[in-house]
Amino acid sequence: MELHEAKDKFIQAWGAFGSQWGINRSMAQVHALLLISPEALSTEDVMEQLNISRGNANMNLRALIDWNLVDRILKTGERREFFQAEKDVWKIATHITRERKKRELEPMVRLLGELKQTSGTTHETKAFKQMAHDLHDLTSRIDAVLERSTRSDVQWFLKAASTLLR
Amino acid sequence: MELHEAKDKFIQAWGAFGSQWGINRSMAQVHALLLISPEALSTEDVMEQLNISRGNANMNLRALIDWNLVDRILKTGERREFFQAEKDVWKIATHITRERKKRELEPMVRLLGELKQTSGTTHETKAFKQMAHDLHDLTSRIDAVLERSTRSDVQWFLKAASTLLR
DNA sequence: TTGAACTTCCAAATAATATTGAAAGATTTC
DNA sequence: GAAATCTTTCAATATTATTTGGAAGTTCAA
Repeated sequence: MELHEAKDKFIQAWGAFGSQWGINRSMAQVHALLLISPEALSTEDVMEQLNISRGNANMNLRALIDWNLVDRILKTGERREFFQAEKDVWKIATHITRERKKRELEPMVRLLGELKQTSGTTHETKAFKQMAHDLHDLTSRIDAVLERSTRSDVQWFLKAASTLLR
Repeated sequence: MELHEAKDKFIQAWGAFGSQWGINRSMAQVHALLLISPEALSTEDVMEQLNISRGNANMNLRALIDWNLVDRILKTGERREFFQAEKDVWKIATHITRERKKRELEPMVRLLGELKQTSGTTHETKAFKQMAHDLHDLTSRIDAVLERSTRSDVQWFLKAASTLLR
């Protein structure tokens, strides 16, 4: 496969993949583009290569910086800002995991913790409390596992273990 | 908190949570409703309780059955079908994981496997191939971990280990 | 075979989300 | 300090996803 075609496929696929996971298509595409660019790109570069507007490019670049997936680069003698993606896939996975854990999982755990204390003793209430309890238990465990496995001081271990278990 | 309020909060939250994860709001809400219903519900029940149309209720019930999260129940002497959610949260998590793995992760692994063989030796091509390779490696590993941890014959072990590690 | 009771399908309507582009805001240079 | 260059904002617009509701399909009992 030729580079041009492969690049395009990758960007499209990453965009589609992202939108299945609640990340908007453009944000995922900008990320894909930066992931495979050996050099940092300017806003203009991103606009051109993906055919998107300035506003869109800007908004998504900022969002990626917010997620710690992209760094702003200042080149000496250049007025413009450049953008470069984190290239270490373990770090990428860690950052995405931690961000989503914080934004989505933690609030859910908190809510379930409250809900499992609902008052009442009817058949219906009991079923509800049981489910809230079980889900709270499950989500807390998942939260704990993710917390441990994304702590930077255990990354080296996971990487190693994963290789050994191959 | 009263049951009515708690139920409502749960359904809304599960719906919002779902839509952040690429599952449409109604499907997640129907699932939430069934999760906390001690008895199996009919299509009419779902329509009424969630204020959604027949078509919508039907479509999402079918989708949930497809995902193995809901079972069709036939009551003797009743013409209608009833629907009941799987209540074991470990099974729920397993079914969701396997389904998404199959639908989303596996195709991505396959694509990356192809892309990492792109031809060329330029600076740009090398960066591309490197990233495709690394991502392929990462996603395959994740796939392997999920495959093992959702095999029904190791569920008992995970459940036990998770309790010990609490 | 008919009709009642359901389920499913699908085109049109609606709602939610993402994108554009022009204008305003910053920052740097001369 | 004002022109040039770049970034950010946001209301309008476009796109995409979801939902509706009526029509067609299915199943079953009599």
